[in-house]
Amino acid sequence: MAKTERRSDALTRERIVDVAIEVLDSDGENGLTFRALAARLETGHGAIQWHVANKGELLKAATAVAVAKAVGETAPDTPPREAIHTIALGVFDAIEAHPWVGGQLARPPWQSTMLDIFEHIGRQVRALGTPVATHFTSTTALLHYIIGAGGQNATNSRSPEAFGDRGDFLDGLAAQWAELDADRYAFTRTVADQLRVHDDRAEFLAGLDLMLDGMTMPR
Amino acid sequence: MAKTERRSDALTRERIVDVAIEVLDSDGENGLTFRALAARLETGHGAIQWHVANKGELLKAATAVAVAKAVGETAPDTPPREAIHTIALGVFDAIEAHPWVGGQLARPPWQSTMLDIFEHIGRQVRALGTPVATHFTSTTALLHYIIGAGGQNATNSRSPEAFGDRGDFLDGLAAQWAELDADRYAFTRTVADQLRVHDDRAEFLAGLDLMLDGMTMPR
DNA sequence: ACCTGAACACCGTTCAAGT
DNA sequence: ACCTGAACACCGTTCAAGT
Repeated sequence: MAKTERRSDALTRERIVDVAIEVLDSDGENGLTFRALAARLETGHGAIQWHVANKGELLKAATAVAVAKAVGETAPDTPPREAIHTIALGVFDAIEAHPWVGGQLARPPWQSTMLDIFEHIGRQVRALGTPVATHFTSTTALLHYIIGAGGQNATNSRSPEAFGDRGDFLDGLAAQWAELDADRYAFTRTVADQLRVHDDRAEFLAGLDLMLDGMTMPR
Repeated sequence: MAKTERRSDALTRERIVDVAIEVLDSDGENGLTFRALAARLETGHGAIQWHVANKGELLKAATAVAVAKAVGETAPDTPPREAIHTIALGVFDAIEAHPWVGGQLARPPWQSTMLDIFEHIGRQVRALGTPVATHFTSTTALLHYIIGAGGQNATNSRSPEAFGDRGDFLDGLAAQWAELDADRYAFTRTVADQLRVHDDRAEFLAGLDLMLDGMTMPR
């Protein structure tokens, strides 16, 4: 299990991935270069590529580490809807903390990370007691929503426009919406106020509950 | 309105964007380079950048053109759920035809393209007769699902693994699922058969209907 | 106004050479 | 086994120079 290390700061695949996550968080996907990584790790870029073959592999490994915590076990007696909330918020928060994760999870080939999330959500879907024939559809739909909403939320909150005070940003955006063309944006204008006061995590859960309601409503 | 053109193949912003869409469709986002574009348009790459300042602007313009058709008007007497299906499938198909669109729509700043989709969906949400206070949440959730599911579906179907016969691909993947560890993937194994026979567009609409059911169920 | 192409400061990836 | 750094074939972007 333990490998012999000459120096405490020996170059390992694990250390490379950890630093890659730091770089991705601070500088984004384009900021992650083998040369930038080499500078932080005080080595040559070729050394890194001995441990990690290419950039795709590096992104995949970083995603797995960043999301791993989100899909931990939930207590066996947790009601299924509540358990789904926990898993979904775990993924949502992981993407919010590491916005580059959103784009990676969607990208094939499906890593084991994605399969783990699918499995955990699916177990709770089954626990809801819905017909077996609907399980695949329901689990897939939930996963699409969770990854999609999480990714879009994270990119929105990191946009240059959103930088600074959140209240100011939403006030400004809501004001823009309220002044849109009355005919062309007849609907959008009416929800400007709801945009102004909304909470991202609460909206995310409310959308999730719409799906859960649809799955469990009496037929 | 009409600008004087010396040659029929004069370099215009519109022509650049059209060719950019062709390149994006065939070679993906990384295949789109100013030099590749210049070769196709038989000009220098600098000429292109006189019309389009940078790559981001080019991607934004290409996305707007590729999605524009999807958000056309629906007949005024169409039942709202049916109208939402039409809009959603339009976006879904546009992303399937142009997979790079998925990543672009999610990226801020929200282009007018995204606002148009929001407006059209919102009008139908209002037509469903649900409480006004829920309109923003419902429309946002639908949009997150549509963009998210569309993007993930498109990247999945374009993955190297999925290249070739779709039946063979799903058979192979379902076989892998069925052979997963019985404890760790207890749920996933049971839906392998549902994965094998699923239809992407039907699944997409089924997921959408879960949300619509949740929005309209009696409380 | 529109186009050209050299120049610059980067990339990812490969690989002969070292230890 | 692990690391180094030169070399290669690219990028996006800038910009002086042309028409």
